[in-house]
Amino acid sequence: MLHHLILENITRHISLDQEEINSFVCHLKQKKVTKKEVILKGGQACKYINFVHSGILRAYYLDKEGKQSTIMFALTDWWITDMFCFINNQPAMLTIEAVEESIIFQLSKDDLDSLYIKIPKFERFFRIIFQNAYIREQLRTIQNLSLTAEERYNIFLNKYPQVAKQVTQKQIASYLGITPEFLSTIRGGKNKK
Amino acid sequence: MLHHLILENITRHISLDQEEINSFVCHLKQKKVTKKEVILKGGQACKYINFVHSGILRAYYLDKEGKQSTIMFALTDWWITDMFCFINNQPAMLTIEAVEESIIFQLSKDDLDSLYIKIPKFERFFRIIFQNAYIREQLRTIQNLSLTAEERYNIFLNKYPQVAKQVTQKQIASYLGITPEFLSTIRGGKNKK
DNA sequence: GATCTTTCTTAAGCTACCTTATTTTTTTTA
DNA sequence: TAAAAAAAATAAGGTAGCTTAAGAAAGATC
Repeated sequence: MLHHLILENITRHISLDQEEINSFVCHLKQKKVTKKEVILKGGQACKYINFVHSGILRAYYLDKEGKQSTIMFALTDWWITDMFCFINNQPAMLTIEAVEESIIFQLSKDDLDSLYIKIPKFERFFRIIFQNAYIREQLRTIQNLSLTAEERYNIFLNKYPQVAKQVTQKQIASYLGITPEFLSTIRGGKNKK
Repeated sequence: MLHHLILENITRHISLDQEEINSFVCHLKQKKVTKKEVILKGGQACKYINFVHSGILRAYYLDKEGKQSTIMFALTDWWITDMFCFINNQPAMLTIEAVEESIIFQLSKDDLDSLYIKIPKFERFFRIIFQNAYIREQLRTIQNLSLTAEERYNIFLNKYPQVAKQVTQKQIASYLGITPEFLSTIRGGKNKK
């Protein structure tokens, strides 16, 4: 049973008895994905919210010119989906793929909706999850507006050292909103002075 | 009684009986603020989450060089606070001020926490509020990463026509992450060709 | 209703970051 | 383990957006 991690993630915020655990767990779809496997493709229906049990996933937006903008990385213990499209049953704007071989648990929109009704404590749980996600995203906005690329890169390295080790610089650059060439220049220290 | 708007805002997502309404309303502090009045100053304790009954507020980050970055505008029917500092009882990073004379309702952290316990439906309500806030903020991140200033300006005009009418261009520029001079250039159409 | 302050515009010179291209290094795959 | 593919580094030239500054317009204040 691989459920211990996701249950620990949840019981960090709410407590569940055995029966509630069972009725939650039975909705989970476990999935093993290989490196570079795409679990959601832009344009498709976004049916699931995903919990990363192990490995690392990446969500990105692909524009008309083919440029990728990385919206988030999710490693062990994180939740990830195209939230707008998941909630509103719209075709996905984002693509989500595995950076490394990963194990995830998927929960469908319908199952989540019925979970909210059957076990209202999940409202609290996801209220906290969304609250944190909002705060993180807002902080990122502040940094995007007020800092240089080099400052944002250094903050990224400090905040997500594990991610920095596991993903390519091209992917980090697309998270920071700069080209890989310019990130390389920053790393070389050549843009100082 | 000015509570009809805030109650309507809430009952759009959850239903409340009269007793619940009463026990919610009694926690609200009504406040009238004048144009340019600051309701939260960077560094201070952020005690309240604010509902805008009328008027328009603006939250911004002020960096060491004195540059403002506007995080959000909140007009009638919106909720606004420095969420990170409100939730974590930290000194505020943001400053919130009234753009125009406004009437707001304030709810303290302690009152909100007890409300979650007393009326768990509020977990659902704020789960939805945060969910929407997160989605909005993430969409903004995508746009910040992938679009030019001019494209972001046009989207802003379409998305928030009312805000565009009520705030200065300097404030819009600081929301878009550009200088007022450059926004003026964009508006003049001089940067095309 | 005149003065003071702030906002907006315009313009010239500048810089952070982009584009394109080439080479080197690392990773993937047969 | 060799070949192919992808990532990273380096460099030259280009552009979106910044800085500084000065004048015009609009708002605030007495």
